Amino acid sequence: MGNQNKGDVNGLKEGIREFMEAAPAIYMPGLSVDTVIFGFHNDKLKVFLLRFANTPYFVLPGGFIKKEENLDDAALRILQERTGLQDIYLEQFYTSGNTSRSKETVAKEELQKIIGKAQWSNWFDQRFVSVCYYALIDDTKVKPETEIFFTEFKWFDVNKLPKLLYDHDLIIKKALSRLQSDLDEKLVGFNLMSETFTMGQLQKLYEAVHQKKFVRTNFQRKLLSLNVLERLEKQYTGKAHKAPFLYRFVTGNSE
Amino acid sequence: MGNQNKGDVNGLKEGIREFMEAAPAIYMPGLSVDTVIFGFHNDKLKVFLLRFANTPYFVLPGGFIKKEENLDDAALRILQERTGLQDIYLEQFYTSGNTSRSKETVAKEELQKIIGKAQWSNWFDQRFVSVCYYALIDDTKVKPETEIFFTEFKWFDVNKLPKLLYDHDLIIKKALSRLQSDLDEKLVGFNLMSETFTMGQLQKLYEAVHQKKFVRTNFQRKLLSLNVLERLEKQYTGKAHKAPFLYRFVTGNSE
DNA sequence: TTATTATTGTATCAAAGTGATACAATATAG
DNA sequence: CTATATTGTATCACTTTGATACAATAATAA
Repeated sequence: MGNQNKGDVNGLKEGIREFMEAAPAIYMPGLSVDTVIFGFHNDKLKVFLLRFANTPYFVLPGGFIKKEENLDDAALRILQERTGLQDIYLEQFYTSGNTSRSKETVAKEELQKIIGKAQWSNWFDQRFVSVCYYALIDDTKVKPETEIFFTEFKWFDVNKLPKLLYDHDLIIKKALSRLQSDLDEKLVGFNLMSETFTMGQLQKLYEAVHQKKFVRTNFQRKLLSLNVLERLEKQYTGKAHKAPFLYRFVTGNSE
Repeated sequence: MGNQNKGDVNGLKEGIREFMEAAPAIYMPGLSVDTVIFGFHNDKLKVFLLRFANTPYFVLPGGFIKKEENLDDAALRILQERTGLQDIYLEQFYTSGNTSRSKETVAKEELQKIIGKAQWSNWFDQRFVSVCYYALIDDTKVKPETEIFFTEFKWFDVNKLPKLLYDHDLIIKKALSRLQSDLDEKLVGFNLMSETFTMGQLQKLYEAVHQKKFVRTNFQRKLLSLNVLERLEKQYTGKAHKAPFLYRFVTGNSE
């Protein structure tokens, strides 16, 4: 909340100027990637967001697409830069290209404040079309990294989001909606959990994604009937009740 | 199939040169829109394609995005230019951005043949990312238009497609897959039919989209149970059997 | 006028899927 | 050894779905 000290601002300013000079040669003009990174902790579905400079606004992690880089590769690269993870489940779900979104003033004014209006280049001023991906990560393994424009990162409950810049709130809504379908149709939920889990934990995940409760016994029956869960040993937690089985998701369905 | 006469080639050449000179000022660099236009005739699901110059290859109707134009508006504009229709059901479903697709040689060589290698500009040589939409049209109302690069248009059965350039075959596959989901979840099929229709015609549409047969009586039960069909008068076709009812799709669901 | 034919609309039955509830099994605490 | 909390399975009613039967009917042919 407090102001940054002079040194930080100058460092940021220098970094941005450097980036802007190099960008047109390296990146596709007017094209970016935004990623909605989902995680699951404390029985809640979370989204990973970055605070934009000194504002109270947050944005999705994103980046630019290199001139000879596949879209999927760009998304993966940006994610790896942020999370340090290698294998990430990624799904392209939407491309956002309304001109109004580029007219967002808060971000521009803040950037201009940092680097000075005179230095303002065409790069950030141009209209951007953003290809959006969602990512599912087992966030017990993630080590987030900050980047030049955004110095704070934070996980937010998917239905307690902060103020967001551009149309990033809409993008998150669309991402969630797509995740809900994919959870049932492609069983992608396992990417949000650790290798083994109990039926109770799995149910909490489904409830967090679908934003509604399921009847425990019916949920168990349904998921077991899919024949994608391998039952492992029991998990003894020390609690005074029956110990639940652990499960693992099996891919190569042995039919 | 035959060669074009000298006059045509020169006209094309002039048109292309004109376009290439104007394009960088008007359009987003490296960004295009491709549209998969679905129609339904003779009980078959059809896709609208354009023959590329003098080659045996076809491509999806597409175009470029203006510098201050919304993505959806660009898609709609391109569709209206091609079909002459005003109200078109449009759905964005994928953005194609592998670098390999831009390395397609057939199209480039053919273009160079027409306009001359020396005249080759950066515009067509740059890498393109394409935002893909599918469109559903009642093709009894469509009056297709040719355009500068593509002089022949044709409807193709969705599973008897010709050779396609770039990754347009993949894009059509993805479009079909998305249409299949949307047909059930969003009931978009009515955009492919005329205002009124019989249950039999509707079933043919569903069979064409899902590429499988349905049991007539169960199909009827299912669609009537959705409460989105208004039963109108009977349709007397002059055939020696019971006349089927006509139906209309009702939007404002009176609950 | 009446039987015939092709097709449409509805009913029915069995099988599968789903929501709600009951109950037995069991790991630890006292 | 009993109490407690939670887990795993079974069961019942209800809905949905697949398959089949059958009555209704518009035109044709006898």
